[in-house]
Amino acid sequence: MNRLPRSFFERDTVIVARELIGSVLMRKIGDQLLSGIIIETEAYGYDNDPASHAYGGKRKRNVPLFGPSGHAYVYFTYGNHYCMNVVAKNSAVQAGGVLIRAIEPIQGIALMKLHRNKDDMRILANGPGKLAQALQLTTAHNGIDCTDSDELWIVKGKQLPVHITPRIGISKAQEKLWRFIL
DNA sequence: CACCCGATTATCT
DNA sequence: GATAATCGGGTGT
Repeated sequence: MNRLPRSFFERDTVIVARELIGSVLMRKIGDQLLSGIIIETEAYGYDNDPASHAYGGKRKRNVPLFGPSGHAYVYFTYGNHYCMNVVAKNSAVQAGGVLIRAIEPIQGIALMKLHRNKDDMRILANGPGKLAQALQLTTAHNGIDCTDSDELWIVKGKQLPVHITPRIGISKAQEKLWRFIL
């Protein structure tokens, strides 16, 4: 039902990051459906982007970033947290992805509260680590094809007005305006 | 809300 | 050994 196709992700990483705002991230755990509107993203490039995990070439951790667009790249960081990206790049570049930084929960809110062990709606999924915890995403989901998965995918939403800012939480390439937020 | 800091581990561009 | 695409608890305003 209006799932975003691979062609959506096979475009410039920055464009995809911007257009993902307003789309709906879907997650199915057993028979439970969780979803939320994507309200914050960041684009990560390749050898043009020192802040990207793909910078410097293919390694064990970043393999999905070099694979087909539309697949998930889920990594572990800071010793505690998982973060989810969708691989997105045009055919001219070898790697790139979009970090999904925040969603506004729509479905499965009770289950998200359980996963997060928090009751406050406002802090359920308003950050990349929180979002991954709310949706129970781990490296087990690394590499999933979101254009063809029944546990993790993205559906088309409304095109909404978007704020553009520098990326956060990074120390390199801070000049790039590759963060998009509702 | 702002700032500070500890947690905890994979990776080191 | 240092750093990291982060979070949450503490303290102060």
